[in-house]
Amino acid sequence: MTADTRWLDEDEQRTWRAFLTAQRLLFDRLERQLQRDAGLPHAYYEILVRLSEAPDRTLRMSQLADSSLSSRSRLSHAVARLEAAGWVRRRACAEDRRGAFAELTPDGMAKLEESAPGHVEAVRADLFDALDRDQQRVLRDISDTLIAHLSDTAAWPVESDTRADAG
Amino acid sequence: MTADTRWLDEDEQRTWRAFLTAQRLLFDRLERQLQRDAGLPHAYYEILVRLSEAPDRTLRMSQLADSSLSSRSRLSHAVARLEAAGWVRRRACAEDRRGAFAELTPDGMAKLEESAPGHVEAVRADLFDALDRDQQRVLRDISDTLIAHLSDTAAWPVESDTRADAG
DNA sequence: CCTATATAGTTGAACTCTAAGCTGTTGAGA
DNA sequence: TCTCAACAGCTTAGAGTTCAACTATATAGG
Repeated sequence: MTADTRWLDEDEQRTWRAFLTAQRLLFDRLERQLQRDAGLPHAYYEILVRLSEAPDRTLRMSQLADSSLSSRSRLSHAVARLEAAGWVRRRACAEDRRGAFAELTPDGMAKLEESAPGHVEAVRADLFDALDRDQQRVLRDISDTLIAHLSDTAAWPVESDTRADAG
Repeated sequence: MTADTRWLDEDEQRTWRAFLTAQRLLFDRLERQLQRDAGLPHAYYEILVRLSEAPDRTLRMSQLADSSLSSRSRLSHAVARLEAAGWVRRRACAEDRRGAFAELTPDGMAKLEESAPGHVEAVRADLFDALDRDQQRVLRDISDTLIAHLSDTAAWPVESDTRADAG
């Protein structure tokens, strides 16, 4: 593959590096805010959020993994820790005995309600306060475009797509 | 603090979640591409890139940390591994004996040249191929805005900034 | 000169993440 | 019914990151 690399031109290079830098500065910051104020990584916070929005504050592990963009493995570890903290409880699944439910406990809900204001404030201060309405609109547009693109596209080049010509 | 939380409205909420999702899909993917094809985390790849662009392919550890958006600690660990692999070499600093230089070795340069095409192709396929010229332009604009904003703003609320009014 | 403080970089422990493999369950087809 | 692939979730091992503490050197003030 990659007989001829489609290198980035000057302009694309700058765009890419700017995006990379902005993204890192922003998410490092939010990560640290949550870790400092709530003692939680953002991935764990998001698990609590998704559970809080689910019917009965309960989701199957797989659904929770999908909705929080976690791998199965990562979710297992995460829920183990959240369960030890008393914020989430695992329940057996009657219909499918392989399965398991994760349920947000009242303590978990309290934890979330206590952590949310600081986090939301950080998102607003670090992201929204910097962007005007137009920029926000396009950011959403770009994000939606990317989500569609990345959901459609296989994560890595499919073997059978290896052609002789550079197409 | 946060007497009154400035919650996100419906629209902002959607924008934020879309951005979060897009960003995660994209960077998880690039991370995996590099790990799979080059056996390197993106952070390590970036260290090689920065060194490759420096005069004499050499930088002080601190400069390298700053330019690659790494913490000092992370960089120490990273360079230790890169050095063990033979891709980077540490050199003493004569002017400031606390300091150290990191230098990209020929092997390191070769490693980078071997890894770059696949990575660049992934960036193009996953990001640029999805966005039209206008979106690319605004993405750069937004990124630059964010970088300026986040560089100006203290990472966390300064104590002395706690005022009685919501000002 | 001497002390205090700041800076450069490293280290170790605790934690998170990923990848691979494992257990047990389900469901389709022979 | 039996078999076997697919699936749900967990576990293990190894690697990366962070935080706090530490070493060593540099610099400023008295």
